[in-house]
Amino acid sequence: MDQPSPPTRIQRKNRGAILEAALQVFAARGFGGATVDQIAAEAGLSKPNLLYYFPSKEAIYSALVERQLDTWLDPLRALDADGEPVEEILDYVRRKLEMARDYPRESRLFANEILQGAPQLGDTLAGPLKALVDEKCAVIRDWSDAGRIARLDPHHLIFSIWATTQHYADFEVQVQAVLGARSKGWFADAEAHLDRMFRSTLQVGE
Amino acid sequence: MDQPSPPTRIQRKNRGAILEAALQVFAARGFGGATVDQIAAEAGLSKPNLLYYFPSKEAIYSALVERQLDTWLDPLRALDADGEPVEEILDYVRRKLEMARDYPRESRLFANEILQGAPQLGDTLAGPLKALVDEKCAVIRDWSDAGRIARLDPHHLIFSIWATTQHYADFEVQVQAVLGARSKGWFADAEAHLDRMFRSTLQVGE
DNA sequence: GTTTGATTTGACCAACCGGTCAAAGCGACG
DNA sequence: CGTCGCTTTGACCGGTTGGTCAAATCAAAC
Repeated sequence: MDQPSPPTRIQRKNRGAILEAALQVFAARGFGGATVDQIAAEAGLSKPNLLYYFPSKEAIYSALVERQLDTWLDPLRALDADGEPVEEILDYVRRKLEMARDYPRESRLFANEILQGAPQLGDTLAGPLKALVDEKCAVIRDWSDAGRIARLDPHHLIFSIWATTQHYADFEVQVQAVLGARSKGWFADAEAHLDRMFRSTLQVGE
Repeated sequence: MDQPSPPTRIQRKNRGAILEAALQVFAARGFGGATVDQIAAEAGLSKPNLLYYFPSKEAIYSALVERQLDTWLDPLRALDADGEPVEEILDYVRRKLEMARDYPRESRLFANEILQGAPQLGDTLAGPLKALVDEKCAVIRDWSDAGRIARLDPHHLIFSIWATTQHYADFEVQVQAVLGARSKGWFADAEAHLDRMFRSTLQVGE
């Protein structure tokens, strides 16, 4: 019917630049603390020009958050019920930690959104997110029941994985402040620590 | 010399009400997203009246953050080098989890501050906070060297404890969304899970 | 090179922001 | 009662905010 006409080259470029700039600003200042002018400046556009591509500040934020949700969930989707239980979960930990290292702004954007009560993707949390988590929790429970990993609460295990990995992105300044000079190499140490911790947690007891 | 005269009863009451209201608003919206009017309304005061007790929005925020820093660090201070290693650390986990349950707004206030790069207490992180953490890490390392707990990286162990416990306060809406109906009793399950996880992590191997 | 639609901009707006101030209200104490 | 200092407030200020709009510019197709 009303195909809204395909985006031109310039449209794609500018929309991309705006989302990139908005990610930078929103992640650093939060929604309330960010201004349209800052985003426009970061994107190299004038404010009215930016508002030619997105109808409002909230629309930019919304598009950004929605777009990143899949990326955020991909590592969990990759958890394979047919794989080797311990390695599957440890791989998940590693992928999440890599995301914290490689995409800290995306992680902080999410952290900000959730911290403020998830005004944008509140429904998405209780819907698709919960569905995916429950599905993977069932897999973990099966592994647990089969005696292939220790008996534990799958939901809280996933919470622990989310928390420990994202911590390095969301609270990066604290991590750097505490580790001091040798903060450059935190990733390898964190990876080793989390691998040990979750491995011993998953190990079937006695 | 210039004793600034003791605060009256009304001063104490209103300053307290303002800090309480500011905690509510700052924790929910962040510094940038909060407005003085919101805080004043929450405290039951007019805006000029509020600014009669605090010189600026930043001063309120500053007072609030500084005041809560000690509370935040108390559980770590209580870690006793002369106690039984595993139980000392698990007690620490439990105290932090209780704080997440009983003082979620304080936790979110901190999370917001750190997320945005710790503009207020950046120096405090690299100073007193790092000093305390390093001190306790030395204790943990000694326990480790003595073979009383497993060999692990003390700093990253503490990061994991912070992350997993505060997660329940900072990302409460996500936890509730994922757990769904039975989210009321998350505390007991979380406590059991974290106890199991950190216990097996600390256990001396083979 | 002209036309046509997509793009960009300067000027502008109402609402809101943090903060000020003079004046009014209030309560304790003589 | 009166008064004196603490408390409260309405009116107001300059600056910034998100957003609009008409006009100017640009680019591509003819």
